[in-house]
Amino acid sequence: MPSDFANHDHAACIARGLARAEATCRAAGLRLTAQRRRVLEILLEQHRAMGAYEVLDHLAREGHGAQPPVAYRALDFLVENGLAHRIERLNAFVACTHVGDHAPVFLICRQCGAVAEADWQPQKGALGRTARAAGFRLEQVVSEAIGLCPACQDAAAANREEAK
Amino acid sequence: MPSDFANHDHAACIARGLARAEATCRAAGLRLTAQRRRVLEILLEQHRAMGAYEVLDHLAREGHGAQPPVAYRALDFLVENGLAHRIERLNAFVACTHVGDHAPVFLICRQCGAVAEADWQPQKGALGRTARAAGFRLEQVVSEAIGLCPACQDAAAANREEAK
DNA sequence: GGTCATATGTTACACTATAACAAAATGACA
DNA sequence: TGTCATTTTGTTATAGTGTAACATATGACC
Repeated sequence: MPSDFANHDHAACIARGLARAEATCRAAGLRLTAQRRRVLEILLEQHRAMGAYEVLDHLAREGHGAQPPVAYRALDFLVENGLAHRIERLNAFVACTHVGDHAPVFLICRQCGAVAEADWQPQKGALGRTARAAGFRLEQVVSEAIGLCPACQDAAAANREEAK
Repeated sequence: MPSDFANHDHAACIARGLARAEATCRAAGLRLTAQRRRVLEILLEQHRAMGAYEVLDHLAREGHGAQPPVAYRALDFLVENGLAHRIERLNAFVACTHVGDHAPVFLICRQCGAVAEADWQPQKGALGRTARAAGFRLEQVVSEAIGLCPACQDAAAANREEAK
């Protein structure tokens, strides 16, 4: 299920994500090891929010180490370097689909669990003004929005129709 | 440490919070039992984000039930009814300092852990536009901002000064 | 090749949260 | 007031999430 709520060329989307990660790491002198790369690839393939233990299952089946730290380390690396995000609300991780520093907003469908990532500029809007008024120095903002994705809205509408 | 980054009459602040909770529950036909009331009071007294087990410790010392569900049930009740919020990023809870339905933004100091709650209208700004463009129906938005509170900015500045 | 830093493998455990069911308290209402 | 249904509380047990700590291996650099 595509988490951006729309069809897309998934193979290309995975390839693009990996290529971007390689470029980022090369530029920053980071080591995108086989394991880290594989974890990112798993997130890209599934294209949804995955728990650490779920990622670990994939790794274990493929003969990598099967203990929790293996998954957490790779995920932490990806998150620290902006290649993935952690979604607190779900205790889960998603591959990042944007570039560079940004304030992610996750649109989480409460029905099907799909997650889309959008970005915005909190500093410029009401939130930035509020923070400045409080004397707070914003460093990082993450927003998590719960609601219904287009597909689940349609499904809900269809159900209501049927019930008549 | 006041979580709104400013001094205030803390006793009055607790009393106000409890009074508001009582009014809310009376109006909605909810039962603010002794335990639920006490948990809210603990959150108000501490005036910071507290873990469920930390709240549980307080309850246990006072002779209430000492098992995790005791704390979680009371906290869930408070969160469901808008009297407290859950801060995902910290696996913690804070008493709500605002009224009625709102989209909370938590300003979390990464140094001292203080948490201030601000509100905003996500529907009206960039985030609302983004969601609408994606066809997503926003139901609930929670933002968590990490940064430095005024006091910790001052402390950091003082340290830099001292290091010279 | 030796040395250092970084990454991986592994054990063990800490922290966070919930399922399930029994017992008690509460509220509605005859 | 007594009975019943509902809600809340008490308790046990366990599931799920995340890390500390240390041993081993790998790669980068001189």
